[in-house]
Amino acid sequence: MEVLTTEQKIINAANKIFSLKGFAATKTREIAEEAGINLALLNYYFGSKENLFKIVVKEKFKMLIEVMAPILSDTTIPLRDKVESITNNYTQLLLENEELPIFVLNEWSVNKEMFAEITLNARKIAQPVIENQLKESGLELSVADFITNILGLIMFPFVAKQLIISSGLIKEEEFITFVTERKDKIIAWILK
Amino acid sequence: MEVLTTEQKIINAANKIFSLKGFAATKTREIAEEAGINLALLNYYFGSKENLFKIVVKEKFKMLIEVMAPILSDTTIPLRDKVESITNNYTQLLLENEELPIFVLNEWSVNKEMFAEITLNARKIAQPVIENQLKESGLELSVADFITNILGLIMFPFVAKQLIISSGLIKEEEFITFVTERKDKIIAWILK
DNA sequence: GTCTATATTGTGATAGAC
DNA sequence: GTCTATCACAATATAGAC
Repeated sequence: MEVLTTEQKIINAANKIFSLKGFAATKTREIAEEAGINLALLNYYFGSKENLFKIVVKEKFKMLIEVMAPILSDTTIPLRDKVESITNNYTQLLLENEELPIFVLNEWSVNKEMFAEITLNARKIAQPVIENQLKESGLELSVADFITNILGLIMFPFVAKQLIISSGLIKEEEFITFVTERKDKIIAWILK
Repeated sequence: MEVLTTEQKIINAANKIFSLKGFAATKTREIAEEAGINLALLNYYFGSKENLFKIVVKEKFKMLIEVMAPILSDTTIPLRDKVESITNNYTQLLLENEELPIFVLNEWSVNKEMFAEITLNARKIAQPVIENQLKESGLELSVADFITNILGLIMFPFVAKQLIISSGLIKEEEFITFVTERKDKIIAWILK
């Protein structure tokens, strides 16, 4: 039985509510209630709703980046294996955090200023490595297209989940099977 | 010089602000100001912020669906041509409404209840047609994967635009070229 | 560190004159 | 149909006791 600090309880609750509702629709009272703490403590620890939000978003964002960056920039991993492990890792991560991609992408587009400070030197390290590997494997694909296609094929089902389900293309209870079975196919689609 | 009715001015302003900020972050006063009308008129014409939002979202949503549905369900168009015209039409639509996909997909996932009434019999009509054409063309692809892949490959660059740009994968001013050049590639990727 | 109570400002909505 | 003025309350934030 783990004992959480008040600070951690607030972070956990904020994580949940912000992800579910977005920044503007989330009330600090709701976070306090979810965390089982007094509203005043939220401001005592984090100063403001906006500051708490930034912390949560950065954490979520880090989750997304950390799946890709180290794998992509590793020169010893063959391209095929990179696609495979990114696909597997992301699918797993997203199944455990279904609201993660739409939350991050939306808040990013609505709230550009907040993300200005988050920079990606990850890309700078990975780009030449991938460029090389794409050339070697004979795939006529730019790095931008390669990344966009992998992420798009993996993440889009989660981003568009409600659309896919209410259209009846697949049923709610089939969703896990749907994205799980896509994993192997994605590797084939990307690598032709 | 076109003269707009007050009602239309409000719709246009609401379209713009809601798309930019989402439902919760949008203030009715801001819509009124953007429309150049009095705040009270917003409620006079539309009753409530929520009702106005529903109208806007349904309109946006219709834009997205109308691009696909008639093409997909047409039995006389070969699969190859369907992919081509959907790719072209969507890319054009999204270039003119860059915020459209993230807005619709996010509001849909955050605000499921609001969309409950919007049903898709479009899918019911298109599904058997596409299923048949996929089989005939020898592509081992389910309808769900086919739709998900087309939409993902076309829409994801717009959904993840901020991520792609701040990573430095492509520059802001290269974005139009990037998605335009993807059009031809997408046809090849989908049809193997 | 944690609480109660309250200050202060938003913000959606409406009453009622014109 | 359109405006001004205002209500009613929701929500962030803080002061100050314990």
